[in-house]
Amino acid sequence: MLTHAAEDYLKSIYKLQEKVGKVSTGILAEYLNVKPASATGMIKKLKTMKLVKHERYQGVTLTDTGKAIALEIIRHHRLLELYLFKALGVPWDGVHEEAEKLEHVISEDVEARMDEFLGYPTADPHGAPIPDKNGVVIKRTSIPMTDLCSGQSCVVAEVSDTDSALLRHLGSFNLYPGTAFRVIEVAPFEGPFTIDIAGHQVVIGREVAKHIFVDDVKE
Amino acid sequence: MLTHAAEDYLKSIYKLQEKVGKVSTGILAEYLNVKPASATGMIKKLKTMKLVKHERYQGVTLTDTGKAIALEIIRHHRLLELYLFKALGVPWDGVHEEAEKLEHVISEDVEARMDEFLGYPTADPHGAPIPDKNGVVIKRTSIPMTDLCSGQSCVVAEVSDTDSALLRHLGSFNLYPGTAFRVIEVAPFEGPFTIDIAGHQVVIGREVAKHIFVDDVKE
DNA sequence: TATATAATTTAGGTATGCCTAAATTAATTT
DNA sequence: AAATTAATTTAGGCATACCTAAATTATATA
Repeated sequence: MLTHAAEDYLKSIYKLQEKVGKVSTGILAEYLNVKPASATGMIKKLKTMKLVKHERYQGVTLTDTGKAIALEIIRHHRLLELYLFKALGVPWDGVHEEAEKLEHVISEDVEARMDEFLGYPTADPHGAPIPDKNGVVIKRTSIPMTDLCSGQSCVVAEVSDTDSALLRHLGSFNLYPGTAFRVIEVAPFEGPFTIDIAGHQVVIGREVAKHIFVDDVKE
Repeated sequence: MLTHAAEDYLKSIYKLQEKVGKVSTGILAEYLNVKPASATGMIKKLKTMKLVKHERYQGVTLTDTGKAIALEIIRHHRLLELYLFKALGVPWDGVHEEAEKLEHVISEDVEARMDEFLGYPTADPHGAPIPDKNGVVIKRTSIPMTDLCSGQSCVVAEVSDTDSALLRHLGSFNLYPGTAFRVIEVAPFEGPFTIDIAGHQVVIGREVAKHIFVDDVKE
C-alpha cells in the first residue's frame, strides 16, 4: 500500500499536468510546500514503483497505473467534499481542508455509500469534476472569468478550492457553481469586473476573477 | 500535535486501565500488537509530554491531560462508528475498523455535526458508552453473560467490537444491544447457554458469551 | 537464600520523509 | 563561446516509530 505522502505526490502531479502541462521537480515541490530535493527523493521512489516516468531534468509524467491512483484519490477528495457539504452542512470554505485528511483513509465501501447517498454526482461543491469509479473524468469547457467582456452572460462553473478566505468572499456574493451573472463593465488597465448577480451589482477584483471559471451563455 | 501512534497508546492505556486495572508494558504491547521494547519507547515519550505517569517496572497510568485526550479519541471512535452505522448503513461488523482510521483525522467541527445529526447519542452500535464533549462517561452496570443462570431474563447492553466474525455471528441471532432474551438452560461444566430470543431458541457457546454484557431484568 | 524464570529496559538497526548544503547540469546572457 | 544564473540532484542529517537481541531487574520456586 502507498503512503499518504506518495498519494499526495501522485495527486499533485496529475493536477499540475492538467494546469501547466510539463511538471518539473521545482514546480511540484513548490506546489507541495516541500524543498526540491525532497521532491527528487519521492520521484525516485515512485519511479521504482512504476507509478511515474522521469528523466533527469526533464520533469515527471504519470504512468497509467500512477494516473489511475491519482484519479482515485481525487475522486475520494471530491466526493468527500460534497458529502461533508450536503450531508453534514460543512461550509464550502471548510470542506477542502477536511477532505485533504480524510481522502487517504476512507474505504471504497464507505465511499460507495456516500456516492449512492449523493445520487452519483459529477461535480464537487467548487464545481470540480468528480472522476467516476473507473477514473473517467468529464472534461470541462469552462473559460476563466478574466476572458469575459462587457455585456456577456455566463454561469459559474468552477472556483479554486484551496483558499478558504476567497471562498467565503465569493459565498457572500452567492457566487457558487450554477449561479448566473452578466458582466456590466470591465475596467481598463487590468481593472476589476462589475457584474450583475440576480439584480445586485457586485465588483470583483481581477485577482479574484482569475480563480473563477465560467460557462459562456449564448444569447 | 500528537501522532496517531501516541493517540493509540493513550486510548489503549485507558481501555486496559478499565479492563484489567494495572497496565504493564507487556500487556500494553500485546494489546497494540507491538513488541514490549517499542511500548517502553513510546511510554518514555508520553512521559516527557506529561501524558502518563510511569515508574520502571511499575506500569503506566494516565495523567489528567492524558486521560482527557484518551477520552476524546474514544469519543471520536464511537461517534464515528454510530454515524457510519446509522447515516451510511455500514454493517456493525465493519464500523470498528473504519472508525479506527478516521478517529485520528476527524475535526471537532465535523464531529459536532455528526453528534447533532445523531441526536447526541450515549452509546455506539456495540453498546459502548460515548463520552460527552467534556469527557464524561456514563458508567455501565452491566454484567457478563457468563454470570447468568437458568431462567434469568435480561437485555443485551454491550458486545465486544473488535472481532467482526463474532459480530456477524451475533447479528445472525439478532443479538444487538437492546435485544431482550431469557436463559433457558446453562449446560454444566462450562458448557454453552441455551437462550430464548423472541420465541426462537438459540445456543450460545461459552467463549462467545464472554464477549456479551447484559443488564439483568428484575422479575 | 540461591537460582531459575519472567518482565522490562537498553542498545543498535530499519524505513519513511523531511531538511540543508554542496555539487552538478541546463539555460540564459553577453 | 564563456560566464553567469537557475534548476536539479546528491550527500549527509534529523525525527518518528517500528524491530531484534542483549542486558538488567523483579519475582517465583526450590
